[in-house]
Amino acid sequence: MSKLKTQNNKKMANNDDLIDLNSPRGRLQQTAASLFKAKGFSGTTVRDIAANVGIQSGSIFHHFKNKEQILQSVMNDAILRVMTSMQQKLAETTNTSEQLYCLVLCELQAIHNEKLAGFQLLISEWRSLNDENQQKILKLREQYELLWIKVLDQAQHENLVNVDSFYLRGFIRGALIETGNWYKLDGDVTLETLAKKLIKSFVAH
Amino acid sequence: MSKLKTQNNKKMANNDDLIDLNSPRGRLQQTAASLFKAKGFSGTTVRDIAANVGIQSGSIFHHFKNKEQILQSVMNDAILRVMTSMQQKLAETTNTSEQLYCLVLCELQAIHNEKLAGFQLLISEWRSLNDENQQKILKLREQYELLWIKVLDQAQHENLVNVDSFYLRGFIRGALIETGNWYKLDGDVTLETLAKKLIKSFVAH
Amino acid sequence: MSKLKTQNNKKMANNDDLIDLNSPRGRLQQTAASLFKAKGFSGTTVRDIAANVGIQSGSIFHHFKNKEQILQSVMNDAILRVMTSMQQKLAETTNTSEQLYCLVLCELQAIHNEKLAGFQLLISEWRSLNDENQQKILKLREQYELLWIKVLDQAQHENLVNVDSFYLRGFIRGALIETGNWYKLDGDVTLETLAKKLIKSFVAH
Amino acid sequence: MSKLKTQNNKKMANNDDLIDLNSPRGRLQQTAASLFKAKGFSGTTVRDIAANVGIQSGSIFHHFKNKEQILQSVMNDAILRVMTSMQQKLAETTNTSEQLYCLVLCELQAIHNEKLAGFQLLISEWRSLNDENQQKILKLREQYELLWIKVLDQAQHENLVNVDSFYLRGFIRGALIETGNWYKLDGDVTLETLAKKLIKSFVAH
DNA sequence: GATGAATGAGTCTTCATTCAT
DNA sequence: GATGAATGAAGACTCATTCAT
Repeated sequence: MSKLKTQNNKKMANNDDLIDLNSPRGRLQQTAASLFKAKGFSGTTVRDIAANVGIQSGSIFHHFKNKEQILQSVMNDAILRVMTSMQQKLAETTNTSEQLYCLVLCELQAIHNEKLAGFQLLISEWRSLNDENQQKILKLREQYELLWIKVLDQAQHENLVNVDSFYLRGFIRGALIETGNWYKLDGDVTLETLAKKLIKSFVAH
Repeated sequence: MSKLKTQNNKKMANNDDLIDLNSPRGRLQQTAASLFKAKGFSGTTVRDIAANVGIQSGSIFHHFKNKEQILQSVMNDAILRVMTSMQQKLAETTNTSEQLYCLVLCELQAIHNEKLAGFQLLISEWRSLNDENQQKILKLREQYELLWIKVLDQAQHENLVNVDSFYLRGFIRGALIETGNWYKLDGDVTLETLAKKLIKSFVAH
Repeated sequence: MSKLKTQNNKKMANNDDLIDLNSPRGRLQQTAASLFKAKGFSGTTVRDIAANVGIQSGSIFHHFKNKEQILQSVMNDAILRVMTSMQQKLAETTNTSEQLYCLVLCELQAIHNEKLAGFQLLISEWRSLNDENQQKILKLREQYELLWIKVLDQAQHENLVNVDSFYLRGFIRGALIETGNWYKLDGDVTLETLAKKLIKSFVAH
Repeated sequence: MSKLKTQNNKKMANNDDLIDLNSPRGRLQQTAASLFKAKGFSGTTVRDIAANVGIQSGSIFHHFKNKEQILQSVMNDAILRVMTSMQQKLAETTNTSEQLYCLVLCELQAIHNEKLAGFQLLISEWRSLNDENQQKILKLREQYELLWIKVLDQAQHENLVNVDSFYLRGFIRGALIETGNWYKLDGDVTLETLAKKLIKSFVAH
């Protein structure tokens, strides 16, 4: 009631908030994310995106001021969604092992969820953002990484893991992100199984 | 002994063999690798490369038939060099733990060696190759991965690790590759230390 | 009658149909045809064409997917226009001599009509088309040649000419096309006179 | 005996004289002519020519000062050779009909003789010469055309033909040149037969 | 005479972006 | 909001030509 969001009715929604995926802007963003993931940012043309959405390329610029802003928005959205769902899940248990499993599984789901194509882009297309946009996203990433560090610090304290959180998180991040390049969600091995394998490798022996 | 023709007079050296890094072609390749790593394949222009080597952009095509072939050559070279040094090191011990450490360290060195910029590209710019070139490189990558799998299988057999080699290698690969994005070779933590941390995280608990 | 959609909203008009010469695409085509005729296909740059039309070179590719397609379109258009007018004229008489004169005159007009620069290109720039485009144009050319063969066959039957239609047509085609290189529409000798001279040379002695 | 050719021992043979086809320069010229005929002047690269001769592209410029001079030389050579053989043949008879047949056959042979690929280029690649070179070749062409005009004038005088020599020659030139695009030296119809068909079409009824 | 690496101007083409309708 | 024609800068690549060896 007190905090009036005066900035809300802009022509072009700022991308600090989640976008309705069913809005035109949302569909555009979603489509762009998939294409960026499949063909890379610079391998995807504005026309590609427009064609996949079913509009003209010129119309895109009513929704985003330029191509890079689409990427920024995609990343922003992805990280916010993952953080939100992660925090919800984390709140469901106080057991550190379970929390760790939860983090791993959430990140894996983010990486392999077609609807959330943006998450992998955070790393693979990081360089496609200019400095300013990198800074914007960086702040969110830091918040996100804090979730991990907290749990890992606690795990270390409980002797579940035996390596500095900073480095361990680095290793785990890499291990998870890279699954996007080789793990295929097809047969026996579900994401849950994959998460457990990862945990088994890194933690708690 | 007298008239040894060591230098085949091919028009354009094929890139199945290692290139002399001090030859014009070698310097070109080296420079391109660094730029690809820093700015991405499609973010690097042929003029960029030429300017950094100190030649005209047109001259590049005297050495490589097109831009993509430079990338392919870079990757080819990187993987051959790493495999060679890895095999040498592996041969120095029969102790599985030591062999594992050796693999990790070698790969880390490959990733962080400025002179070997191509190794990371194997993953980050995989998509920039066309199908044909992907197949060519894939064969080498499979040989390379075999080195890992053999050692990991043995480690599993000795109960040093407790996860399928295929998955474990996937995790380790990701963990190592990603260090390229966050680890900086500056102070206390040397590559050797980093390797040990990784081993400590994943193995032998 | 009310909402007649005469203008299909295709992305890029296919060039199987005649183009409105006053449309942007039409002017582009016309200009290109003149330049191709004057300087050859490969001697004409895309920038030449653009400059002569008064647009930027990049804009050309809004209308044609590449340079060769302009040539193909030019040829397509030229042959369709000539066939149309030829068929109309042919229908006006049943006298074989007159029909022959009509064919000769029509082709001469096509060759020397500035507005129809494409006709000569059918022969002089045939080689500039790739196989696929050659086949497309070839079908039209065969229809066109059929018009000639029919009349020549009849002329032979009436003893107006005394050489196989196939060969005779070959000779006449060459004789007419080559006038483009030496005949100048200036003074006494009109196209009609020229046509009569040709007829007089080849026919009806 | 009086007119000493002081200009003969230049480094780079001038191309007003016939070249020995077995000299390096001669083979180069011959090869270039074939390629120009097959792929057009601008469609043929200097490297193409060099590769076909079995030398490096740079070496070409020891024989010709630039690409265009090769074409000029090819044309020069072709027309000189044709004129020479034509004059020899013409001298063998005083019968006008026979002389006409001789001209037609000689030109046909020139057009279809693989070894004399340059003759067709006189027309198809005329435009590829700059003004200066066009003038040089033009003088030879005029001499060559004079051979025709003389015979045609005589034929007209004898009532063998009934159209101005200038126009008739234009028609015949076109008819003959164009055979290069459709006549194939394969089956029943020899060049002699073809020549007779042409004569039958145009002359002497 | 020959080589072949290097040049550098020039080619076609792409593509994010703009803007009048 | 949407369109789609137009822009114009930039991209990869080509090629005749030069020149030191």
